[in-house]
Amino acid sequence: MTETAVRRSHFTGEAYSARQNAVLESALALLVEGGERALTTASVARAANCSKESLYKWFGDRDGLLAAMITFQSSKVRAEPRPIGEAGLPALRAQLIGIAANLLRVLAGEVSVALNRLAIGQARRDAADLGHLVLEHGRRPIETRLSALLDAGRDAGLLSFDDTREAYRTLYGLVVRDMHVRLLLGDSLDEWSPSARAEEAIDQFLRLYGAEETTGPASKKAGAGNERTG
Amino acid sequence: MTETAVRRSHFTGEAYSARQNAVLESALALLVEGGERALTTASVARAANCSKESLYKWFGDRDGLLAAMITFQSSKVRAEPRPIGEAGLPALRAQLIGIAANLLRVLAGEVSVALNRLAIGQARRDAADLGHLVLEHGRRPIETRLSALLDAGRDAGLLSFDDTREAYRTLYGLVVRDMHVRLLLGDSLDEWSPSARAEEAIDQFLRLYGAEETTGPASKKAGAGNERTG
DNA sequence: GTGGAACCGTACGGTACGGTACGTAACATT
DNA sequence: AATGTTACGTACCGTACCGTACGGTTCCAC
Repeated sequence: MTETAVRRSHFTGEAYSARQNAVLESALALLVEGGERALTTASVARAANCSKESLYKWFGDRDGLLAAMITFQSSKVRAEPRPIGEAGLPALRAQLIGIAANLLRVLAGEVSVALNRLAIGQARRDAADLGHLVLEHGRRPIETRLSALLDAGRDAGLLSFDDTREAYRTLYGLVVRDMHVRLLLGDSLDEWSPSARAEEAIDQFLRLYGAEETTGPASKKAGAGNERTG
Repeated sequence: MTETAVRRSHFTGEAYSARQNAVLESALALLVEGGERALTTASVARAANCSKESLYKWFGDRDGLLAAMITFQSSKVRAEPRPIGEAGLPALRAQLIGIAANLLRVLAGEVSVALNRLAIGQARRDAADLGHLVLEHGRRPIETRLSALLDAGRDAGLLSFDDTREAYRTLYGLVVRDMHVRLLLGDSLDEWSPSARAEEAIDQFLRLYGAEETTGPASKKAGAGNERTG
């Protein structure tokens, strides 16, 4: 019963009606506030001022509602037209920093954390429908965008790597580190600057993957991370 | 009611009896197989051939059982006496690679993944008892061990950094990347070599944080990642 | 105005689970 | 042997939730 609901809302990529969007918004707020346990059909109906019957009519199932919440949220985060930057290492660096900071802000967002917790908590050893949905709608867009940028940098002679996917993953690791899992586990990151973190990470990445001639940003010391940015 | 049980089993760090260990082992197997939903008190009692009354007598609560599972698993993973290595960059590199590979193997383990899923799924916006327990028993030991090694490397003039925690986090990011979250979300990492990944990550780390005189392992290209490791 | 469709609010059935109680068997202690 | 302890197995209770059904209301078409 789970598979059908998830698959249906996955393939029918059409957006939902305004009323349904409002219901999904209420459900997201409820999830952020109280976690999965607070996301009962009754509570969603009460919070959204709709009937349970409508919920089942629109989303088919509780799992269908969860899947709809994921796709709905990802559809909100999308957009952001890629500004095809002018060439040059500074421009590339600035674009990478921008995307990295954006990635950090998205990952640290309350709704994103709540949805990732939901998908992870629901995942089993064999099948993890919501997990795959999160990976596909949440991660893949950023990966394609970053990979395209990396390829462009390589084509321009600014970066040097063989496997784009490997380079992307290293970049991701340098930017995100263990922040995501810590957030998911409930660790609070008090005062923390995504843009500063993105800048440091991108500079480290450029030191690793920058073309030999233009070897990253001067000879900045590696351990120059400011204490207040932690 | 949750807090008391968790806190009790958290502070009384003593190990459990052999029978209780067997019960916890059964519970872990059950969790690995079917996720949190399969971890009902009745199913645990049935799988472990014990009574529900004994469960509640030993662990106080269902949450107490969950907390006990985490501490029990971490107590198993511990051990591994640190071999205080001889000095020199190759020795440091080898030790770092060993710890990194061990970290990867632990994180990718079925039980670890299941417990992290459990703690993350249970985490709420405000309080995440199990999450903190996982962070404290699972992550902190590795962090202290790695940090001590990094400090030793700096004292020996092999590494260069100001903030040990920052260096550790960068190392962690280079080693783990997004592997952990992907695993938690249900992505399957088919054929994947922890030791190879650890070696690449440590070499990248040494290129970033190695002292200037001995700048890491030769001038190995950064993009040398093998395709099949993805 | 009238019929119908969509939807809200609530109530209901069925089920599953957490937690407790009770009877009984095995084992240790004296 | 008598007795107390521990723990197993099962039965039981209360509750919470999913999914459905039903009456009432609003809105639109004609």
